[in-house]
Amino acid sequence: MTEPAEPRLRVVLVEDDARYRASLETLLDNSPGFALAASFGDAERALAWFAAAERFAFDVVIMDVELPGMSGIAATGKLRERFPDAAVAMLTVFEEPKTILAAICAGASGYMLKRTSARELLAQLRSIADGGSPMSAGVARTVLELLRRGHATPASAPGRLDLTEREQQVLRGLVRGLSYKQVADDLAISHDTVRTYIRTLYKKLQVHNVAAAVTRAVREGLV
Amino acid sequence: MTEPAEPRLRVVLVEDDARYRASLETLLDNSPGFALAASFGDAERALAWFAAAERFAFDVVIMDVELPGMSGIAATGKLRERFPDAAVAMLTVFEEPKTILAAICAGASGYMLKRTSARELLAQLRSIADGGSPMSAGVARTVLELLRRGHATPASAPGRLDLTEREQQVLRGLVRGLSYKQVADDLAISHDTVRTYIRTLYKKLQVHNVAAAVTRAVREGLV
DNA sequence: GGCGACATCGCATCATGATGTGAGGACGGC
DNA sequence: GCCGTCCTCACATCATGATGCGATGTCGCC
Repeated sequence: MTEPAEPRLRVVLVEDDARYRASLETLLDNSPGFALAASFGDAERALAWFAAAERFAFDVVIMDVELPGMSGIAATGKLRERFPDAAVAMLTVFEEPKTILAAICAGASGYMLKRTSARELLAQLRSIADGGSPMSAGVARTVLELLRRGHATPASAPGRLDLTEREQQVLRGLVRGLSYKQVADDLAISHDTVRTYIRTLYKKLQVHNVAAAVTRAVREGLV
Repeated sequence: MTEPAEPRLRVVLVEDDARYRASLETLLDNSPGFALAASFGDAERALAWFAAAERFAFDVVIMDVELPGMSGIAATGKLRERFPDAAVAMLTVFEEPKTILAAICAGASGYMLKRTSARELLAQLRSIADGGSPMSAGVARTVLELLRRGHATPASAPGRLDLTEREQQVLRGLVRGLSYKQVADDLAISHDTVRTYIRTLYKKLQVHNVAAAVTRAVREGLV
């Protein structure tokens, strides 16, 4: 009944080391669930491609930090001017706080190390595409350290509301800006079922439209 | 009873939900490589134990955020006054930015969600004890967002998009969950004018519906 | 004295969302 | 076996949103 619409993750690769790039290309080509959308050895050509591309042409970008000419960090900034919600995974051998911070501020969603195993790397790509932000343990620690230094604010706790697994998935879809239909396709369920979830969602969140639901979801980290 | 070498990770548990605590105790007791050092239902008794404890008596602390009386966050702060290098894993159902930030500032090394699987949880405990900082995908995302906002972007700035005064007002209305009509009334302008603003807003934000617009607005603090 | 950016309004059209009502199957607890 | 919750789907209807095309008036500006 349902057409075999492959939910393959289309990856754009920007990496100057030819050998490393080739190995990543091979990995992506041979990993079920992944597809190489494009591959570049420098930021300039990659940006040219992005300038002409549609948002639907790729799901996630692997960006090397150390590139000849324009750096991967600068390129990420440029890329996100055009596609503000693009998922970018920085790939590097360095773990320096300054570099990490710059990458994050430029809009990187994940910060992966080149020594990461292939299996782990694919998992992290998935995670990034799903809105997560995978980081290696060391990077995570650095990030927390930076955050601690920069901020200093106390907090409070609210009341809880438990959303069903499905409800959460639907909410996540809305937060991503999907329409009912897209959410339905995404979860492989009926259009009407999505409506049903949204109804109960609205009751639980005490709202009457997507906007308010999304606001609560994002502000309170419900998803 | 007393073995010569002890490679087991000794865990102190602070969790008020008796059932959940019991299940964690069971998990730790039955997982090779882990050992329950102590277990408490509230922060006060836990702190009393820590006050009398030696640093080598435990390796990592699992701290629930929502505790009766003193919160897990406050307790973490106290604990780290005595043991500044103690590894604390916050455990919670919430992913609110404020809570996360407070926990991190209090000295938490990891931020785990209660819905995490047992297997994953043990891996994260190991990671924390090893100096890592495991975070769930959603938490990681929030952390990066906080970091971006706090550290006034150095090198490459994330493409500044300047919204008009009116556009911002309209966006704020949407974030509040108002309908076009309500926004119009609120700003004392015509329904059609609101539409016009939203059109340009969508172009600037590169989205095609309220949900996505609101997500960007809230996440990036545009309003 | 036209040019560009902003704020304002109107109309039209098609797509999507909001809500009501109803209902069947799966599963776990009592 | 019955009850409650969750997941699933359908049909109906009205309200609202998404987008395209245009238009007027005010500023500040070179």
